[in-house]
Amino acid sequence: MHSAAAAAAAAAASTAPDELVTAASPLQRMASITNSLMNNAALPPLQPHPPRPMKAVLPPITQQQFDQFSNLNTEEVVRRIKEHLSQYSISQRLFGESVLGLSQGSVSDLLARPKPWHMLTQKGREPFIRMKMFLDDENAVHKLVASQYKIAPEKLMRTGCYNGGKRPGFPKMPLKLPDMPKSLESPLPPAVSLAAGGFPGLPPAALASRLPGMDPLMKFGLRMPTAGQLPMSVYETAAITPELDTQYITTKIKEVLLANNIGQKLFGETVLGLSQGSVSELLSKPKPWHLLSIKGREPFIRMKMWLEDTPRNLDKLQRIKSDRKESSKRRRSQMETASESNDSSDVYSTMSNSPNAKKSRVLFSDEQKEALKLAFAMDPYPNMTSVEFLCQELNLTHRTITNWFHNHRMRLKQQTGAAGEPAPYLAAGARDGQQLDPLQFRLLLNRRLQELHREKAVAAGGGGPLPGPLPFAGLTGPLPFPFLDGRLSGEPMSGLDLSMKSDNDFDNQSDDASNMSGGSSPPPAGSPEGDDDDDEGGERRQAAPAGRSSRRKPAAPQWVNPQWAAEPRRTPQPQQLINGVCVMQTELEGGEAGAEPAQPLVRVEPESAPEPEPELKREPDEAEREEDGPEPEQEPEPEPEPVKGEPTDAEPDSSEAE
DNA sequence: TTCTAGTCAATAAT
DNA sequence: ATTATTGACTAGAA
Repeated sequence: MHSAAAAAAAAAASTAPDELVTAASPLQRMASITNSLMNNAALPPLQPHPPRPMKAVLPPITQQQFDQFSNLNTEEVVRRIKEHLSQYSISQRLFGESVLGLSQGSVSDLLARPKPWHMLTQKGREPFIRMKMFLDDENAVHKLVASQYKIAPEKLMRTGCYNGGKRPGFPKMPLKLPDMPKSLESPLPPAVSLAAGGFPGLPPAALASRLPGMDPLMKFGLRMPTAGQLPMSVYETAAITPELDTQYITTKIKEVLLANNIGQKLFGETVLGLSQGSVSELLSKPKPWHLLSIKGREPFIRMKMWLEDTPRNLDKLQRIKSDRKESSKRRRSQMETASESNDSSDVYSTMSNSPNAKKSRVLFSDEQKEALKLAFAMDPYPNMTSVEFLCQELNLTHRTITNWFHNHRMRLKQQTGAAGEPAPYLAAGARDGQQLDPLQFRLLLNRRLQELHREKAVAAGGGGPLPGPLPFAGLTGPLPFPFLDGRLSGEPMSGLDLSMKSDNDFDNQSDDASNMSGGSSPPPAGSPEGDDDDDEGGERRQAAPAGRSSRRKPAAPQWVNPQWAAEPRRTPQPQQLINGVCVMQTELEGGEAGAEPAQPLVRVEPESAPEPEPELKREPDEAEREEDGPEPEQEPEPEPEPVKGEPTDAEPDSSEAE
């Protein structure tokens, strides 16, 4: 493993003297980080006393230092600090506590709204001076990064080994992908170090030499060594990876997995350190690179790296797969005979008597889902009052309601490719962010449920039987909606006969029975479809007041470069030049047309020393991929899913009814 | 505290 | 047996 790492270190040493820290390119910083990490690792293992006591003990800013910085451009300092933090995935908390002696909240505020120097008191200037010193000290970042791992080993564990939340050890062979620099952590890092090393011509030979098997160190099954140093790799790589075509990567991965009969579970656990479900989502709905946070990019980087040496990696997987199969088989047969052998797993079972009951997941009824979607449409960010109301109406806990809203917002955004604002899920005109009006809510919900039932009826009677005598057990009875009493607006819906729909449109509005937006529009920035429906004009009348106040705070996106959100898309160049390293990204799009496109290759440039900031450089945002395929809807409006005449309901109902 | 992102892990659906 | 969904949790940030 020295090969790569050593090379990197050497390279760093030779070409990255020290001097202009500020001007150091990411590559150089990378190299030096590697370097420092290596050194650290070589030294005595983590001591209980990290060289950094910090915490509240940071008051030493000497008068001299104050004098030294008689005038700082706070904005500039903050900008650079933010760059550093995001680049190396350093949390505000860590930075605040170890560098500034401030809490996360303070750091957030400081970074978000730095006051101009002249408006700061002596005390107020301290943090900025510390930041400035931090920026001026090249090693500071490195130390921080290194300490981050030492301080939070579980972080490494997390990516390092897949160990479900609970029981650590488990019979199901725990595979862990140590995330230390396995010699061939391949493509990315090496390329970088080479470039930095100033071996422009360093040919493929070097690269090739690494590939040849060997990565003896990274064997699965070893438990996190206490000295799990060299935490770099994926994180650092993530920090400097300019851009990856997530769509392409996932497509390729799916192809390979399918062709080789590898399941998501196996792949996820051994290669990505993720569960099957997560892998599924990742592969079927990859988010575009620019919308991913550093953390979120990790799996893609791992996949990319995995693809670099597909054959060998596949081999490894196959091996693991067969191993598993064998062991499970063995275990089974063994169990049959010797009932109680238990060797390892027993410890847990005995020591935990109650934890047995695995909590079952809450399942919402269709009605509840409808209600939630409606409420969401009326107000994606319900306040406490609204949530309380929903709790009552749906007989769900506050926690559950808020969770649902959180999840729904995120998932909706993800699927609409939403670039920015979470607001306009609804046709703007109508009911909007206002407080959720109970009456209106009930009215609309009632209407919605009726439609649903009608649809269901149709579906059920699809064959020949008429929907007439449908067992619409739904409303009134079993439904958890005690309200629905027709009143308000004189809706005659008490009887809920399926036919009433025809005349009940006193307000007009076409009931969208099934409208879905056929063409999705490019999501960027704007509100996606606007098909929404009904009630537009009608509802309005009721709560038409002019006061449109409370607009919730959507909270800023947390991806690496939020500025991109509003960025105009740039032309995608087939090849990018990053710090001298030319990365051919190959096309994208197209997807998997039989012969896969050329493999992305990396070649080293003669080093042109460009700027360190790729800045806005994004590909064409292939977001246009025709979605709609599998399941287009999800909007509160279009209701496609309920199509299966499922006799569910099974309303527990119990005792609500107030 | 609440929001965003990323996941987990129980269930559903294939 | 796999893959897709989705309620709940957990970090980090604001």
